[in-house]
Amino acid sequence: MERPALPLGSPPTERADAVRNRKHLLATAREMLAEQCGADGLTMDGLAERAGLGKGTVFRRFGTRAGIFQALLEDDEHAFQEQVLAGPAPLGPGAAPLDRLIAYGRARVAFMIRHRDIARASLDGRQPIPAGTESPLSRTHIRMLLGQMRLDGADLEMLAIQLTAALDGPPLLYLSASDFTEPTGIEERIGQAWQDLLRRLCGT
Amino acid sequence: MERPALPLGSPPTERADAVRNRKHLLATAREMLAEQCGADGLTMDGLAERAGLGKGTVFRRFGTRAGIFQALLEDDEHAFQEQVLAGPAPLGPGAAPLDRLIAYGRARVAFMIRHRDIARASLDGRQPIPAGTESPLSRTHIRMLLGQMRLDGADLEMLAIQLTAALDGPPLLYLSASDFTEPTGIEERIGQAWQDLLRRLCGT
DNA sequence: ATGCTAAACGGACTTTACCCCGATTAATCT
DNA sequence: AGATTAATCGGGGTAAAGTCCGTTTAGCAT
Repeated sequence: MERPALPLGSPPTERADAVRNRKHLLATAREMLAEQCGADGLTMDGLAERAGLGKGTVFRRFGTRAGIFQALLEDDEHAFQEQVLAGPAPLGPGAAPLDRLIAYGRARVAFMIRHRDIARASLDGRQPIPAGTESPLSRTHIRMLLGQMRLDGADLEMLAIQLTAALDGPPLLYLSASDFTEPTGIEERIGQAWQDLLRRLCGT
Repeated sequence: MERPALPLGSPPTERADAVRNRKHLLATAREMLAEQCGADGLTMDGLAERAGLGKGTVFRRFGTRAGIFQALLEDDEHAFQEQVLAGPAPLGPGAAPLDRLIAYGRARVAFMIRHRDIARASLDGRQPIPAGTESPLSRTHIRMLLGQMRLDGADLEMLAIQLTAALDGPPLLYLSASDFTEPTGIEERIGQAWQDLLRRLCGT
């Protein structure tokens, strides 16, 4: 009756086998994705069997099919976030807030494009809570940088959400697969538009 | 071998019974949603049975479960769009582009909040093409208004996509259900943030 | 009207996500 | 170390999504 409710380890302590199994399942899932080239074809039964575990275990760990992809994405996001928090400027600390924000957007777009399949597969219209983790990291970071900029009298919380959506939305929802296969340099184009958007936001 | 490929009627002509059945299915779906208060609990079998049609027909018409919600949303969007195209200013024509854009955003946010359940249920991580119709109307309208504003040297196409995402994203992906049940006036808050965002974009 | 053809219909069939609960095992306390 | 407890594991079971193909029917041409 005295749970810290702090995000150190989800429950007070997570059992060792549980941790081991989760990692093993994620690794197996990556293998299957790499081999079968696509998120379809990754079934819960197939994953369980290949990992040598029971189906119940898979569902206990991830709750839902989309949950697996959310976990995969969260995992990669973690590595990405380290670059942002401790990497070289302008992405990492040391540059002016606006420059960091521009650099962050470009990096995030690249990340989203690279993980487009997983990110899309992590969407699940049945979960009432939107993806739970749908970029709280991104949103928090943007929020922090906005706080360091001189934006008088703006609702920074909401602005951060809107900018997060402006970053993730295009690759995730509004651009079709063909936009990325064509040799259009779509990544650079989104990045440039992001930069323009921010420049205007800050008054040139 | 000479299909216009124009969006007049999806295929050259759609058979009358097909049209009738689609409308009937959509109406039945709305009934079920209203009665059961929620998108869950709307099953393909249930819908087919209640509509007095075969399951194959349902899938032929909508392709997938999410397809039904996409169709419902598109339907409502159509009615909404008429208000935008022919309604009173500032939402309808007659006002300055910026004012119209601000008004449009507020209306769109209200629309998304009102249709939040359906919109979320229309998300499907398995369809490679993102929702096919995920707000081409919205995006097109925003694009048009941007074209009427003096925004020198911006990628208006991409900016329109980003702004569309900034509108739809928050209610759809980034705000949890509790944010809307709490008496926080979230709609007004998003609308205000949208207005601020645009004001800054245009240099006050 | 009548025949032709392509499209729509229907419902049985297969696959897959997700649930449940008895068996098992890791962590803790004495 | 050994017992206790609470969480995890396992895999069979259910229901719903999505597929297939033989049958029916609308639209068109003669």
